[in-house]
Amino acid sequence: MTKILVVDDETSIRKFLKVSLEANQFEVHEAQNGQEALQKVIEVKPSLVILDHGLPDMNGIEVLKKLREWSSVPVIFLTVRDADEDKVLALDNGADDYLTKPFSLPELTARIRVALRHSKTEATEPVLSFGKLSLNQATHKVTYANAELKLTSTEYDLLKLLLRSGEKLVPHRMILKEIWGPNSVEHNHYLRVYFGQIRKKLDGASPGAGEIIENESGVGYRLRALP
Amino acid sequence: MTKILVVDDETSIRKFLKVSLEANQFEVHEAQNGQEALQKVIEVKPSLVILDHGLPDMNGIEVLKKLREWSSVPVIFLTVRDADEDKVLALDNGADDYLTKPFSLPELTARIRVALRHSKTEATEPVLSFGKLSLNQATHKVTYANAELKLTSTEYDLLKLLLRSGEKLVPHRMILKEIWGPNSVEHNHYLRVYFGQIRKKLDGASPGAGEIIENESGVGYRLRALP
DNA sequence: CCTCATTTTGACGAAATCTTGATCCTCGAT
DNA sequence: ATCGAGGATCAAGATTTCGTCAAAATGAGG
Repeated sequence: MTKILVVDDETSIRKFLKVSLEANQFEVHEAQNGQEALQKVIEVKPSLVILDHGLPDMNGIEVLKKLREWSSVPVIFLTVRDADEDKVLALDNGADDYLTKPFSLPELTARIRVALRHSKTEATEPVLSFGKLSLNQATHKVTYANAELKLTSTEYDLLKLLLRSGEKLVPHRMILKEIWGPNSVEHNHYLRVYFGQIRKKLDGASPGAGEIIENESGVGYRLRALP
Repeated sequence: MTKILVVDDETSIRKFLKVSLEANQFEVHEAQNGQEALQKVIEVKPSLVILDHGLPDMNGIEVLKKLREWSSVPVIFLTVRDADEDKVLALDNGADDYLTKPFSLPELTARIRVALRHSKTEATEPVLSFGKLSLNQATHKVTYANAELKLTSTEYDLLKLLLRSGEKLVPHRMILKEIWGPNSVEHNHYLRVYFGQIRKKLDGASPGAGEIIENESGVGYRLRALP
C-alpha cells in the first residue's frame, strides 16, 4: 500500500486528511512539526509527503530544504497562504505541487496521483536474475556468470518469461500463448527447438549452464537452481 | 533554448504568454487549435506544452489523450474553468499541472520549472557523450574521436536519441514516433537508410566507428561500447 | 525558375531468424 | 524386452529483417 506522510500542526486537518486519504487506499502517517517530519521520512519511507507551510518549530520551506538535501520524495504543499512569493519559493526549492486551503479533495487526490506517477517512471528495476543468470530489460542483454549471451529476440522473450516465474513451473501452453499467440498453443515442438538453442548458448558461456532450464515431462519448463 | 508550445484560440492570450515567457528565456511556439497543436508537437518537439481547455475543433482533454498515445512531453492546462471534474479529468489523463485563469505569471513560470525539472532528460546536459562519440546540444556539433561529423538535422536527432539512452536499447517504433511522429511507426525502412548514412559518416571520421551503432534484429538499435 | 541539400522510395543481395521434418534419446508402462 | 509418448538435437529450406545503393520527390534559398 502506498504510504503518505501528512505534516501539519493542526490535529483537525491531520485527522481529516487521514480519513479522506485512507478512503482512497493510501496508508497515512502523521507528523506535527518539522523535526518529527524529517524523522518520519526516514522511518516510514513514504512515497509522498503533504506539507503545511506554517509549523511550530520551523516553516515548511526550511523542512523542504533540509529534506531535499538527501531525499527526492515528492512533496505537495498544502497551506492557507496564497501569496505568490510563497508558492514560487516552495516550487523552486523542490516542492512538486502547491495547493491552497480550502482545497477540494478530488483535486488533492488527483494531484497526488500525478506526483506518484512522476516518481514511478524513474524507478523501475530493469534487471531480472536467477542464480548466475541475469537479464537486463533496458539494454536487452543477457549474461550467465558475467559472460554475455547472444540471443535472438524470441529466445530473449522465452528466457524472460521463465525468469519472471523464478523456479515456478511454466506450462507449455502458457509459454506458447505468451510468445507465439493463442493460435500456436499446439506447436509444442517450438519449445524443444528454442530451449535447445538457449541451452546450447548457455553451455557456450559456461559449460553445464544449460541445465538451468529444466523440463517436466508433459507439463512445462522451469528454471532450476544449480550448485 | 527551451521550447514551449502555447495552445490557445484567443490571440490576446497567446501574445501575452509569448511575450511573458520569452522574457523568461523560453522559445515560444503557438498553435490555435487541437489539430495544429498535435502537428506542432511533432515539428517543433517542444519541451513543454501549455494547453487551453476550450479549443475550436476539439477540447483540451481530447488533445491530451491523443498526445499521450505517443508522447510524454509535460503538459500544463491553463484555463478559465475551475470545476473539479475538469481538473481531475485533465490530471488523470496525463496532464502535469492545471492552472486557473486569472493566474499569476510568477506562479506559472515556477510551475513550468517544476514540470521541466521532472522531465529532467534534456534541460541540463549540454553535451552528451558515449565512448569517443560526443554531441553538443548548444552548438549542434557532433564529433567522433575529435573529428567533426557533418550530419543533417534528422541524422542529428537520431544520434541524439541514441545518446540519451546510453547503452539502453531503443525499440524501432519508439525511434520512429519520436523522430517522424506517430503516423510513421511502420516505416522501418527509414531507420536502415538513416543509420546506414550515419554509420558511413562515422566510418569517415574513424574507420570502424560505424560499429558503435548496433542493431538487435527485430527489436531496435542501441549504442555499443567499442574496444 | 533553377539549384542543391535532404528526404523518401524502390530494388536487391546478405544476414539473421524462424519453421519444419528427420532422427535419435529417455523413461515409464506393458 | 518391447513399445510409445514426449523430449533433444540437427540441419535444410522458408521467411523476415538488414544494409546498401541509387533514383525520384521535396523543399528552402537564390
